[in-house]
Amino acid sequence: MSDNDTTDARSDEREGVSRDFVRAAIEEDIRSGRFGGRVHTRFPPEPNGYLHIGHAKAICLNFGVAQEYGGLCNLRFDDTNPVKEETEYVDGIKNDIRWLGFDWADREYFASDYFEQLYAYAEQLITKGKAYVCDLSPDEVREYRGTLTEPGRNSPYRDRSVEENLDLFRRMRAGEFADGNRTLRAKIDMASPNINLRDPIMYRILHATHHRTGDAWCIYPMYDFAHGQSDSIEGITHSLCDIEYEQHRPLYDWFLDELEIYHPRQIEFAKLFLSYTVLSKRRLRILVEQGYVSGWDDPRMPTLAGLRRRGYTPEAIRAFIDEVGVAKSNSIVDVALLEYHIRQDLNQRAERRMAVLDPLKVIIDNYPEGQEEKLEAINNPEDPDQGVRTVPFSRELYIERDDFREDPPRKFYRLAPGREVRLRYGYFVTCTGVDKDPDTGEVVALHCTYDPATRGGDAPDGRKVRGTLHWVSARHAVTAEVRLYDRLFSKPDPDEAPEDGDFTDNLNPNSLQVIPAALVEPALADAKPGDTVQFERLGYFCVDPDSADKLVFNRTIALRDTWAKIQSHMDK
RNA sequence: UGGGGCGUCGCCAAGCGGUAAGGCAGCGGCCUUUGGAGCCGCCAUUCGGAGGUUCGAAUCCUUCCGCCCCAGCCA
Repeated sequence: MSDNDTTDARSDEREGVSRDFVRAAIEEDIRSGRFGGRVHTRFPPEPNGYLHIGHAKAICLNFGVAQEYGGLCNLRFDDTNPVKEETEYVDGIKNDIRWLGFDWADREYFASDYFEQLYAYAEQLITKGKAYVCDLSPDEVREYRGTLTEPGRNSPYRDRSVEENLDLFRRMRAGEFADGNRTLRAKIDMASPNINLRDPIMYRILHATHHRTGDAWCIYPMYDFAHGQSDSIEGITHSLCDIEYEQHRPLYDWFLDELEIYHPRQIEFAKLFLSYTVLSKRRLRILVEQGYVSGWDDPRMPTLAGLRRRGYTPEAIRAFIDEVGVAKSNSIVDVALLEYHIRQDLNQRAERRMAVLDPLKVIIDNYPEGQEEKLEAINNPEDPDQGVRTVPFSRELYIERDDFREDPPRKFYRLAPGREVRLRYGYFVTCTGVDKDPDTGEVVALHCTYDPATRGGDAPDGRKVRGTLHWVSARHAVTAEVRLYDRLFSKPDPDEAPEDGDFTDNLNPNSLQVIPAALVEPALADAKPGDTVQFERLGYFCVDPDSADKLVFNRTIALRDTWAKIQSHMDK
């Protein structure tokens, strides 16, 4: 990746000051030579679902830190639970990480690659008298564990001999026992105030087919017994994880110490939450499976696949993550910050086009019938290198219905009877008449006159107009479907649900609005899926993969709308 | 009323004993052929509360309050 600009800029700004406590800790370790000055991280997703914006934080942190300190970052799939994991997800995850802009080269690993080694570690602990096979049922294990306020009791199987434990564990592996009948447990302390240390389960029996190891195993290591050792095997220096694992760290350290193997450092940071959305896999799955959205890549989803389809760029997401920072406090970041960054990015790169979502016909009465001309329009005022294009103009046009008011309110400076406005890159036009449906009274068309001297949009006499409208030539316009998206939930915290309801009660009923026949300028006729443009005065839109016989645009994000703000102030 | 973590502006977040960075949001103004963008200005006498130590505290001590996490053979 090439854009470490922001990072560099910051460290230049305040020399010697780390960006966050994680980097500060790593820098300290580099200084002290703790890991021989190495930095080696890993991003360890479980392949049981799609990555979302919350994962982007962990990805950017792990890969980012490695880049910044000249280290490496592994991609490791934490696939120790065969009943939840699928190959479909590992492909999706790899695709998303690459899209975000990170590269793990050939450093792609699976915890399942270590099953044999992990098994050997387990026997080692048994031999050392630090692990035992327990025959308690799941219910009994829970009962013996005690509660948050009461200590647990020792399992009656805790003092089996090493020989018996070894024999039983080997038979567990051999498949002699049914699921749930026995477990291998670490012998630590059933009275520990830290429940994770009350003889945690290391292995459980699971007669299930693993997406990679197939039926080779019927016992599988638990997260706590697999993660630290996997880090150790890979030579990881800094194992960065969620704050919830802070209370697992004593266990992480215990296994590594008892095994007397290379010992990485676990550092915990707070994960990211975003307002107006949910990020737990459980809830996202409900949205998908119960049809609230069209799939994991529905443009309203906070998944990387959804954001990508929505038109978010990796650069915007990285800039957002970068700005959110890394700390230890629970935080719900305002989506407005994400929205700010995508606007910021797209404003620089997206070419401008004109499109009318809710067309109102305009007839230029003094413009010769049958005449047409090509007007020059700038592709991107922010970037002259993007050049110009040509937009056809003719006697009949369409403008946005919103841009006309028969009885304009204060501060409305768009079109109204008798008023003159500019058609962007076109002419000044003045509204001279309104055609209405005799029955409904609805405005069906506007009559205007144009000033030929204002071609291109400037008046030689220097007169000014307040409003500039986007438009499209009726005869030349291309029809397209446009999908307008809004926040998926109507509450900043969707989990704040009514008494007897859940987060789905907070779904925003207007999160998707489909406009079947919007009109776009002809330059858009051969736009391809993934192309992003700004529809002038409306927002940023990208071409959806659904585009086949007709164009389909997704609105990534609307432009900031000062007029809407003015209106809401006037309503008060 | 077991343990762990966290509390600095509406939302994030710097700060690490020397007298509250920055971004987003918001509010004014300038500019403008996008009511976009850009530019300028404003926006915490105060750091969850209360005591204490100190010449000096968001930073140290005491105490209280609030929020989050842990009782999966999930990760």
